[in-house]
Amino acid sequence: MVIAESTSLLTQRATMFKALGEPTRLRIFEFLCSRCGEVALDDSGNVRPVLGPTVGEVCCQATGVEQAPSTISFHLKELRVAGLIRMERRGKQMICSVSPDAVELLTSYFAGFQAQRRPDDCCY
Amino acid sequence: MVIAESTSLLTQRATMFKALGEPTRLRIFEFLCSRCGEVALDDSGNVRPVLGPTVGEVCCQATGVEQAPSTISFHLKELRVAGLIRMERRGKQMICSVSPDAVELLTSYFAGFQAQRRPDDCCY
DNA sequence: TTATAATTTCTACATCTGTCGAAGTGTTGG
DNA sequence: CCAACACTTCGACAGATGTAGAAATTATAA
Repeated sequence: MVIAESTSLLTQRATMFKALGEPTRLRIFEFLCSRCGEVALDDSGNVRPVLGPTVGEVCCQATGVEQAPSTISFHLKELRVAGLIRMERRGKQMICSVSPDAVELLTSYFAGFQAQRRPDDCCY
Repeated sequence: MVIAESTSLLTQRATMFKALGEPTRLRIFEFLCSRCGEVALDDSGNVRPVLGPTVGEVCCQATGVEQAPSTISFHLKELRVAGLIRMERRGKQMICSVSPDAVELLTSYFAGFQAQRRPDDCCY
């Protein structure tokens, strides 16, 4: 059913925007984006992609204000449920990274509106 | 001061996302985007840009569920304060339209992340 | 196994948000 | 002027949200 499908897609987008609509979460998201694609030299001197930050690192670095680990965990879950980030266990820690699919979805979402509007001003 | 500036920019973005993070408001925003750039023939048969929808039209068409005018007014204000839409009085009515600047800002925001990530998967 | 570390879940609570009806504001027409 | 119209603001309220500390979970190390 088309209506149901488009409704759920709208809900999905709303969930994403809602997740990004909280300053702490947006800071976390941007922090993860900035850490995405970094490289470093491994023991053999070869270039390797840097592993994403752990929850603890997000906790320390991404939030200007000190916030409790449980609070950061709450926000990370919101971002995860919204499909904006991924998390993967690495021993005792959890590694965080942005979801490329989500970034691509949002990019094309706004690019679509960008394309359909008139070059000059809008509507009047 | 760079920190203060970037903080306020982050807050500005968060406000935008927060505004879009509510299903009714997102529906309104997408409705206004879809009505942006429409043209019609005027009395002389010339092509003219269509005026944006009025608040009443948004109320009737953009929301699947019936919602009180005061509720729609509340949501329109949120979108307006976030800088996502504009409103202009036209006699008794208010004409709504999306803000091209906002759409452009958000487009380039995500396109920036898109550009900086690696073509393959992210972080591991 | 026990202890420790990293993170999550639970619980509680103050604050924020979405909603509507009623009252108020600005505009046009008679 | 007054009445009708389109919309906004106000007041109230149920429900959602962000927060932190305590308890639980998961994984390594001793």
